[in-house]
Amino acid sequence: MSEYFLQHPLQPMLRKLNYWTPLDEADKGALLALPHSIQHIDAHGYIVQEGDKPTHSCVMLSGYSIREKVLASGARQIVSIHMRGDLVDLQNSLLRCADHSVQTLVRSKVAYIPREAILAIAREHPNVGFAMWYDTLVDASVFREWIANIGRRDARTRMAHLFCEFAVRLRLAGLAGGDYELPMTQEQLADATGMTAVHANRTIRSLEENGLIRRVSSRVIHIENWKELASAGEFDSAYLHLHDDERAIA
Amino acid sequence: MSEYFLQHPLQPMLRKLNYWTPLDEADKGALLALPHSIQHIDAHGYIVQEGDKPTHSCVMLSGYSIREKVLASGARQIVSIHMRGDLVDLQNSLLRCADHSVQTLVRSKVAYIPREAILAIAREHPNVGFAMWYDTLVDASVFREWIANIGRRDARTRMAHLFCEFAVRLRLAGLAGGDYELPMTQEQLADATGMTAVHANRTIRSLEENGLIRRVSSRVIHIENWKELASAGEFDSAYLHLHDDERAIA
DNA sequence: CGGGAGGTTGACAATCGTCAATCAGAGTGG
DNA sequence: CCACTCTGATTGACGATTGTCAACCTCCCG
Repeated sequence: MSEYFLQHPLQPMLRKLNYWTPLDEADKGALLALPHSIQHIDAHGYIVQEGDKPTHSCVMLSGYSIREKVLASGARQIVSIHMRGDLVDLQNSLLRCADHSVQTLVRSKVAYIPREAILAIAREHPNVGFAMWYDTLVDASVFREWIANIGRRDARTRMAHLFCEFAVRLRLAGLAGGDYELPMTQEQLADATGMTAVHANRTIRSLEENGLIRRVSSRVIHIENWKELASAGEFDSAYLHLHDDERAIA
Repeated sequence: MSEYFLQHPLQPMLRKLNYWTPLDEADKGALLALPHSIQHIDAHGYIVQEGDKPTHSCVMLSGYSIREKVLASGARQIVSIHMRGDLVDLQNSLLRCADHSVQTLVRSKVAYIPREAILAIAREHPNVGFAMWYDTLVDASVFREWIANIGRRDARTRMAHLFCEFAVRLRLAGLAGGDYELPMTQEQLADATGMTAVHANRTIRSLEENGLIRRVSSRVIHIENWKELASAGEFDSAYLHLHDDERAIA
């Protein structure tokens, strides 16, 4: 049974929801029995576009994606980054009209689940419903931290903070040890931190020259000195609402 | 019966939840029967403080409050503004550990509802549970807009956008026509838009000198030219997820 | 080998922050 | 009624961070 669970495509989502709030066997069975269609999406493909009226929610099974808003001026702001197990589109599908786009960073595998199936499982399995609600509450907490990050920290601190958040979340998803893949261009990092690509470049180099990080290759970052990086980024993982044992690592 | 509803202190919350998703009579009855204690809090009082482990959720009955984060550097960032009917603290109470503070702007009346009662009504009345979930989804949407606002718009646009959001939300809550009270100091407006108080002052004057707004008194704003203000603020109310008929007004 | 995307760099400009002084208005006590 | 005080608003001079523009470089890939 547990082997079956491990291999089930929706297992990463189950793992995450069960992390937020304990689910019983019936809850887990219902989750894995959710109707879904698995699809591969190329790099830079849209999972949802602003203005869409999506009929399905989407779970990341592999790869990475970002949520972004494009302003009237044409400027782009990335509002969050997502990885395996993330429910990347409860937001848009439940609110009916997408207020932002979700785009893959690399070729990714995703599962689409009908909106009605989400609503039904939330109704019939209150634990699952609460876990999903909890997930959106944590999402909101991360958004708040980003508001503070962008609004009140300078470029260097912002960038260090982003690197820290990504490292902790990757580790939590079981995706990284010391080095980690961060498949974003400097322009995308700039869009996530509210600065220009040129300034992002200077900021990242500054972190590297000070020995906080090392760029192993164009898209792989190694954290040389976690303590200093966390300090430079004023990073406190409280806003991720992890359990106490994982907080110790961060 | 309807008179009773109108006078019930939790009526503003019911109104808002019923706006998000239709509730039946049993749902409404259960909502108004929620155990709660009503309290008056002085201006600048804390409803919750970062780090608290609140046992109650809080609904605004009158007055205004803000959610804020204080960074390691001591800088403050306001992440949202709240008014009558807003569920200002589902976030903190359900996540157990407060990742931000909630502070009143003026003397306010609030209702505290035990966390367990919230969980119970969500479980027993799925419609109510979904409406509250929906409310946090909309909260998250507003956070996303703020990230984009602060990250990618200049000071003048940011401030105009904030004034627009506030005007629309006040009207929706039935609290304002043309003029409206905005009981925030320029320092607080600066903390909400990620700038300094001095720059906020210059930005607001610029909006006033261009005839977009007029300051009737120190805390009352009159929108002289909604169309120009909305345009200056790149304001599109889609992210508030209002019904189509209210969107027309905005 | 050519083309293209993304990274790097420098010079310069604009926005925004800092500091410090002054002003206006509300509340308070004599 | 009048100082007195405090908070918040206003203003100017100056400096720092960040943006803009434009060039060039360096991979990677077909």
